[in-house]
Amino acid sequence: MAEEARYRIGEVAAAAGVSTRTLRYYEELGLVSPSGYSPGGARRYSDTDRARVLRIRELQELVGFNLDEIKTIVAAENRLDELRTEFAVISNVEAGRSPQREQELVAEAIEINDRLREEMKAKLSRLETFLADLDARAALYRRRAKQAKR
Amino acid sequence: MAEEARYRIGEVAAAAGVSTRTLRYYEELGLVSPSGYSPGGARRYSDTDRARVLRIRELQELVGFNLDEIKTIVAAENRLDELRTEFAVISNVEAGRSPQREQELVAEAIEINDRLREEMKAKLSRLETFLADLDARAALYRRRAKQAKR
DNA sequence: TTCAAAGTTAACGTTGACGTTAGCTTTCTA
DNA sequence: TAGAAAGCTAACGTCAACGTTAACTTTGAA
Repeated sequence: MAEEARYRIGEVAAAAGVSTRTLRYYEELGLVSPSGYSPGGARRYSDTDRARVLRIRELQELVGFNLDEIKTIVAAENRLDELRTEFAVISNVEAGRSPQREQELVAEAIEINDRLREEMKAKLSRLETFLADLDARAALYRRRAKQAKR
Repeated sequence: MAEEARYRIGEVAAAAGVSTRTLRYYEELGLVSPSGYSPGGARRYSDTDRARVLRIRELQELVGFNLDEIKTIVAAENRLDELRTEFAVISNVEAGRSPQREQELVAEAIEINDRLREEMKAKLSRLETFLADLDARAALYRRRAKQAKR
């Protein structure tokens, strides 16, 4: 049961806060492609596609990765998603065909995920320190403001 | 008592993990300038200069600001530092000359600092959510790995 | 004192991440 | 069923943040 691809490129772009050009650029780089097309050849995105775009933006904006690093991450996730879809289509027993491939992909996903988590933890603690410094600075400034007022 | 400017550009660059070109570029943009020069005209950075470079890198790499945004922040901080230095040089009473200027600068610093703190808090909580998602994903993958092994 | 290493200015080059424009086609809504 | 709005491809443009090169000078250890 293929998920229906109903969003137009402009809708997904608006939802993600980017331009349509950006989505075509992501596609060019192999980051996300629409899972369908209209009869006339216009891109149609599914909910999964849309979610992937949002994830890319999160990795880019919040985490600060470049599109190349992001590609590594989402590529692994996408391969895993595809495998899951396959499993859903052909029967579970029939799917037993490639248990090794699944193990490989899951192992890969775990590795990438773990690396990412470590980086995020590190970044988080650095950010906490940074915020604490800001708070200290804030207190300092306010003392100085009081001092200056007299 | 002016702080001595002893670091060569290469040393500061190494400490900050950037190239010397980058430091000259920052200078070109008005972000940080060495507070001294050798007799022959070579840049000499003080500890304060060095700290400013490190702060710029932190704002850039950790927080994700661009050099223009960073300039706004460090410019305000630097103005305040200069004022403090002035106060240290001319006597505290004599310094009473411009209490209004100090109040303005401190108010400005407080405003910028507060904005920055709010942004950081928001970013921090988004990052926490992101990390929680990663953790959930990790658990999921590990369950799936176990499943696949049987 | 020498001389390799480091620094200087000035200018042009590069790269990632899109923006913009042109010319044409599809979609949708009134 | 018009026609404005949205999409399509292809190609060139832009901008920040440096990298690189050239031609020359200063520094500092041997």
